[in-house]
Amino acid sequence: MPSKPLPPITIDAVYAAPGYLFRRMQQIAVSIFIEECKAFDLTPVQYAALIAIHTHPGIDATRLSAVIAFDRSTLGSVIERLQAKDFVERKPAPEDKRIKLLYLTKLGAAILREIIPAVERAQARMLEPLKPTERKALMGLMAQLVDLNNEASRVPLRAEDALEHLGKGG
Amino acid sequence: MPSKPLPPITIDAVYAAPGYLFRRMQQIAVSIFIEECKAFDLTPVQYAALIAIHTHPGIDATRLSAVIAFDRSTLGSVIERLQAKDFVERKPAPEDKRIKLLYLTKLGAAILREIIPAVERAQARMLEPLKPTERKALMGLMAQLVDLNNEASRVPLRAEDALEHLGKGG
DNA sequence: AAAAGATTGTCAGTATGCTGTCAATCTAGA
DNA sequence: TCTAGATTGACAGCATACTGACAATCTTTT
Repeated sequence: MPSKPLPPITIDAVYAAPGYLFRRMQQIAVSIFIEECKAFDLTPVQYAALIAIHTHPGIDATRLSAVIAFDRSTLGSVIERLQAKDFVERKPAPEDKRIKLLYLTKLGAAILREIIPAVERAQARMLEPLKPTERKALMGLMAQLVDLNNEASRVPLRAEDALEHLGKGG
Repeated sequence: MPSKPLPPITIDAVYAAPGYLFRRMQQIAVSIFIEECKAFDLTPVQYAALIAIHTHPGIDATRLSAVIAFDRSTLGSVIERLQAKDFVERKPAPEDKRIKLLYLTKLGAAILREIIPAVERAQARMLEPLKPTERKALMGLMAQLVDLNNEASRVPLRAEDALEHLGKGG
């Protein structure tokens, strides 16, 4: 009985692999986002942070990192940059000296309103090459896969759990 | 005639957005890859580089960056790390003093053979939560989307063009 | 052959993204 | 209460990713 042949070691196998396609698509998505939003000088991550702070004013950095599935260590520098641009401010929490609460500044809220159309354009452009039916199918499968794989990457808290203490979460 | 209402500014809109799902899935994919391949201490990008050099021995860094859709600037340090691990060696090109040709070392080729099963496991795990039909559908749509969006992110050369001078490309 | 232009690898600079560690602080248990 | 454990934000260190610049070198044009 012959042993099962090894798959050929070839770059073409990489091109069809899920990991390659996810990496490449992420690359493309960021590139399109930056292009559409270049007038605002905001990265995708900074945008996500602004939205999350807008949705949950007074959130702290640890919970924010859970809400946008973003590494806690890196988030510090992201917030610093948003602070430097005067989009975000941090206030000490009265009942816990370790925590700094995050709020949008007036400028941050204004930028958020203005950037939304550009972000919508970027999101649309990412899927533009597909037919409408295919777009829906892809987004459905991606949402499902991300949700079911949520535990696979180290995110300290599930978003819902992270928000329990903030009163209502959504 | 009332104007079309703005979409609500809310983190939930982000969760359903293509850009967020692509970023999150890439995060998950890398995490799974690292976990399955931790015995080999190879990152996804380093793995892709090894495969590409194996497929195209004597490739130079610029063409390699096109083949794996990888930024040319970053590639230098990736190769350095592969060289430090003695997986790759660089030889000067006799006919062009600017170019350094890339080859796998014996060790690099051996590692590549050994790591393949772990990589296969990783790739399988990424899609595991989906049903077989859904996996095929998702990979089909992703391959299509990445292909049609190829120009959207700055890759200096298309892979096929990059390989013309190397004789046969695949 | 000389000038103009393109290519190659490298570097500086910025921004994620991750692991691991740490001091300050808060909380729960003995 | 006192202390063991957990949490928070900060940091160090590594590895992508990208822009833009540069000297060395090669190619094309004149």
